[in-house]
Amino acid sequence: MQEQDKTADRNPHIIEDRIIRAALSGQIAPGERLGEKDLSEIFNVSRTLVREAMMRLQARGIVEVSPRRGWFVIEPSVEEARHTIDARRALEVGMLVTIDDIQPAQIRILREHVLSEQQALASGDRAQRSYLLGHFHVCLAETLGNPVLGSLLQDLTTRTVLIAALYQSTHDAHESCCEHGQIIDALEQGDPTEAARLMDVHLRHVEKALNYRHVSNRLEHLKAALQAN
Amino acid sequence: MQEQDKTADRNPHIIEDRIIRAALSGQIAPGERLGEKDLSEIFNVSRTLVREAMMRLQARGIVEVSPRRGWFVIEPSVEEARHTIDARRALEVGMLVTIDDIQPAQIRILREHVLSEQQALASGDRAQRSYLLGHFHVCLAETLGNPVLGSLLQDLTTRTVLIAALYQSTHDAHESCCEHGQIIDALEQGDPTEAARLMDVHLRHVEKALNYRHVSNRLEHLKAALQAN
DNA sequence: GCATTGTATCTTGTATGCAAGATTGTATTC
DNA sequence: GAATACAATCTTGCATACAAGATACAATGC
Repeated sequence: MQEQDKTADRNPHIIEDRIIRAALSGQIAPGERLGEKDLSEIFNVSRTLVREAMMRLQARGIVEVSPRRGWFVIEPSVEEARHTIDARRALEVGMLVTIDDIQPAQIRILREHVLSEQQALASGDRAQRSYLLGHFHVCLAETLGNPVLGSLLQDLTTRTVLIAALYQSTHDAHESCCEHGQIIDALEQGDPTEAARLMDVHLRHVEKALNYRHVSNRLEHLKAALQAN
Repeated sequence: MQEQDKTADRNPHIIEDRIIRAALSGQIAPGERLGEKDLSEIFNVSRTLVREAMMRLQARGIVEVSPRRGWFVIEPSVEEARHTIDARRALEVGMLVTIDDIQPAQIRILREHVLSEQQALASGDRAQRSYLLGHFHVCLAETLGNPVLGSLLQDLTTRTVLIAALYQSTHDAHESCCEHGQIIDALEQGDPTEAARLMDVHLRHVEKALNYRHVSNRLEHLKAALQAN
């Protein structure tokens, strides 16, 4: 982790960026504790900078604080998970239906992104796979020319990845990747309405997995297990 | 400002909340400087807490920092303004088209909100008027049952109020209030598609009322003036 | 008068110290 | 042995001290 020191210097947002990327990559689990002291040692800075990064991540809905106990990566309840996915649906569907035109250059960028997704799928790099499948939505917003939407979607996508009940199998990942391709197809054919419909379906597939609630929250899991017996 | 001490105690988010509310009320102008020392005296806390609040507001896109110069309320460029309003349109239109049903109790809450807006209009309380007209959109999202959307809209709406102040919006408050009522009418009649269309129109009115030529940013204004000559 | 240099001051950037709640483990008491 | 009390430890909460860049202004030199 010493290689960080060079790049970390002089970038006050490096801590958040790393945490977001790790979460998107599935390398940080929901409910995971992020101790100020641990992070300050990892990034070789004082607790002050760690704390400031945590404040920003808190405002972005990625971490929560339990007073005098510690910082924890969010562990959305099923209800919160639905709200997050619903918000994404509203945002992404709204984004697609309000497109007026799209350039071939934009299509190319999106195609390349899906190509990377396919490569990650083929190579078996699960972290890269998880990251790219989530990042597609950010890429879409930014390619369509709206960084505000991109930034909102980065946070919502990260929160979606952190929904514990949504374990993504390799099969699901393939399906997601295909659906990304179909959305681009619709955009290329100048049919944003169809693209929006496909996005709606895509997100419903994600949400559907919530119905088979398996509770990975340790406390909830224990409670459920004990109530069952 | 001493009355704050009682309510401020034990609420770590009071600083941000007050700043957001002041911005929504039009009492804080875009570009306004928010000095850490000033705020720490106003809220009677150390700079640490002020800074932490600033970090959260920064992540929410309400303030920016100029290194070793100070914190400033955002002054969105024309392009950023467009992106913000476009993001709102996507979010709010998407939110309305994905409604499946709405209860009379929800309609009642929204009607009461518009009633408050009308009272503020009649009373001539400009701060309250500005606040309520912006807060309607947050209220709508929350009434529809999605606090995630509500929170996103609070930030986007705050930014929109700042944009309107920056570009000397000529938007008529009465008209806004009427349009809010019409959106509720459509919802009450079980026609979310029409509600979404009205929301689209509403936000287009907001954007249309902006005078993108009027740049109240001092530097930009100067630059534009000198280039023109 | 004008430019420049230096200096005082103001601002944020960062680290550190201490307070205080939360947790864990141990000893004590019955 | 079980429950309770207590102490050691770990964590964040908050304030403060100092560093260092930015700014404004006065002094200086020409």
